Amino acid sequence: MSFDSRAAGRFFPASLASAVDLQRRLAGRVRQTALPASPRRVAGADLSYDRARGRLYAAVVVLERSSGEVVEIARHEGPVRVPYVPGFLSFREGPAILAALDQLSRLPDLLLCDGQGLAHPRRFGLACHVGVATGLPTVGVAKSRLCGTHRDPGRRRGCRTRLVDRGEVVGAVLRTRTGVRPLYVSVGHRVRLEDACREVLFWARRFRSPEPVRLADREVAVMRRIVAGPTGQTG
DNA sequence: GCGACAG
DNA sequence: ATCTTGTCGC
Repeated sequence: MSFDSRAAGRFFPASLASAVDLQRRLAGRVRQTALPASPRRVAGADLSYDRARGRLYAAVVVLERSSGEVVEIARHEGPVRVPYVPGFLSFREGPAILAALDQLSRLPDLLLCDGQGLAHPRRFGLACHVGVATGLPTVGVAKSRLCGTHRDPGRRRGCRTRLVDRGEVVGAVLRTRTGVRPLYVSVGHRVRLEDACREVLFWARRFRSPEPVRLADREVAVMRRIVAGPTGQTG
């Protein structure tokens, strides 16, 4: 596929221009179709970096809708191959997420990604890239804004406003908890913005982030801690 | 030229 | 993301 770690590794910093071309080309493959009313297995993906070791840790945690229980966890550890450049996050994180997904015994019905989807300068954020590369329905859930402007949503849980960039509605600014900073939700692939907000609200009750993403975040933190050792020493 | 800028 | 102590607010 047009998304393998070796290719990504050779991408930077040589040709941001070709990365832009790739994003523009693949953006045409994003589909905004209706998601089933109640996707059963929903996963969250997240990463953590160890600057000192130059390593990256990725985890995908799959939850079952009816019980809310974790049904499977997939992990991946590898070297950091690409620097973080705003607008090109997927080249850095995407390959690791795909590697983790490969470890799953069964793919989820929906994947929540920690980052933007269509709420991206070229409408091809991390969630879109992972969605198009895998064919899975994906949603972008970011904790801060990459592009676009918006009004502040009401302070109550469930309140939302439109995120608009160059005249297009590219996402929603959604309050998942009363009085807490809102999340930036956008379409990744094979979902509509409506579905995306519905799912994020469903999975984010006690905390700001939806449970699958929150657990993936916790998982990569554990992975780092284990590698670092109980004392946190390098040797 | 001056900011803005997912993780 | 990660580095980091104390500190402000409910």
